[in-house]
Amino acid sequence: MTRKVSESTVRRLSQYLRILEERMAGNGGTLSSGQLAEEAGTTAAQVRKDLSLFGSFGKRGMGYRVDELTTHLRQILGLQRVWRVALLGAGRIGSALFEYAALRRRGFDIVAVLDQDPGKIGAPWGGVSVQDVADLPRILREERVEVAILAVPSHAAQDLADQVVSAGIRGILNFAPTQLRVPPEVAVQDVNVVTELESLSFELMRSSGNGAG
Amino acid sequence: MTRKVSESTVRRLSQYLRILEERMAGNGGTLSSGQLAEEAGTTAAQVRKDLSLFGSFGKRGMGYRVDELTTHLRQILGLQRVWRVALLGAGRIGSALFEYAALRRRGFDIVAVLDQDPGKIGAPWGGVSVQDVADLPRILREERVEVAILAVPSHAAQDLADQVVSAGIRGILNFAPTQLRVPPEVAVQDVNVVTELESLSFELMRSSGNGAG
DNA sequence: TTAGGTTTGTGAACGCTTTCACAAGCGTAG
DNA sequence: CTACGCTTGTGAAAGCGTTCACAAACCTAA
Repeated sequence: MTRKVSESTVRRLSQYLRILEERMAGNGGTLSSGQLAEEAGTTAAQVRKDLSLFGSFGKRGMGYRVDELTTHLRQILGLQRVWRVALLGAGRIGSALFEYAALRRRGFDIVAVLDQDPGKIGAPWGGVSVQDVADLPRILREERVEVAILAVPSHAAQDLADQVVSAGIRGILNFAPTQLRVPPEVAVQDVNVVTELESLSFELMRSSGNGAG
Repeated sequence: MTRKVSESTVRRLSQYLRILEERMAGNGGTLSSGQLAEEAGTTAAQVRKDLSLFGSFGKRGMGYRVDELTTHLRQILGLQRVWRVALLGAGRIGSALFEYAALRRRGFDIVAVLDQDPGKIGAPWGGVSVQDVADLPRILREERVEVAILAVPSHAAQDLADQVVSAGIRGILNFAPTQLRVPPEVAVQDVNVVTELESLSFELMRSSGNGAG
């Protein structure tokens, strides 16, 4: 095994799954690659190619059964289990993420919240309370954390990344605008709102001629 | 003109700019493509290729002057002006974004905050107060808004997108987990935390063998 | 002024991703 | 059972983005 699957394919699979889950409410039913593509903003061929990397899930002439494909995609993406997540940083972003019900619904369970601010430590957050980041190694171990979300200021991000890597965590979702240095076996996904806005800015300059001056 | 510039190139340019601005504090100085690549997590050839799409900004044997390249990148990305931004949705994500000082510092000025909840309308947010989303067309016009940030629930996102497009906005930063339908001249950037986590999940399954069962 | 060391800018090669195009397969209707 | 319409799965082709490799250019030192 160990096929080569591109990052963009994985992102599309996540979209397909979201679309299928919206359909699930209604009934089983089926969906063709064309319909799925339409909703996901891609092409039918792309949908079929993406899925074909993992198996044959459709029926010719009929399309894909919503319930079946949902199960397969969950399996492929590793979502048939619950991931134990630690949230590092109890600021505004951390708060927004903690309250974001879709995470838990999708199988990402925030089992610990850590911060450095004595004013925040001990504060009750939902079922858990904010703990001291100084106890990070112990907490990650005891809570059997598998994924860390870094929602801390830039200057603290690399140090914390080193710590969570030392603690054996192999997946990091990074909100700090910094290129983290991690060993190759650790997966990092960055979320950078400034970069997104700057991409928009670039596009807008392009289309509306450049109004520099 | 109108060269073909890939999305990934634009994202890297944004990274280069961030790195350069961190260096700016110190002095002018210079940076080679190798050093820039090292910090941005890419290759020297990639850096040079990215920049070469827009001109020749370096000196052979010397590298790039930090101050000069900073100016060029700002110009290229359309950041020598202030973008007037409306924030749609005064929930937790909206709040986190509003408080995120880096946005204004980078030239994205949130000039209006809109929500649908009567309990929030009128609340003072920094210099502005939350306004009724029912007045969206008037507000976008009067505030000369150019970019909209959608930080609202999924089910409201498409309707609001239609409204901002009708109001002439050509750039949308979308936090709702939904594929927005917009005319081709409108640029959309999506931020989807669930997709990022699912990509991590996929990676983790890959490396640590699949523990399905 | 010249030699040497360094780094850019860029065509060409390479590899990956997307699109194309069609045979194979499935269900339905008669 | 047969004919028909539709949709998948997939090699092949096309299109893009990244990497390679090197001539051209620049600074420094002597």
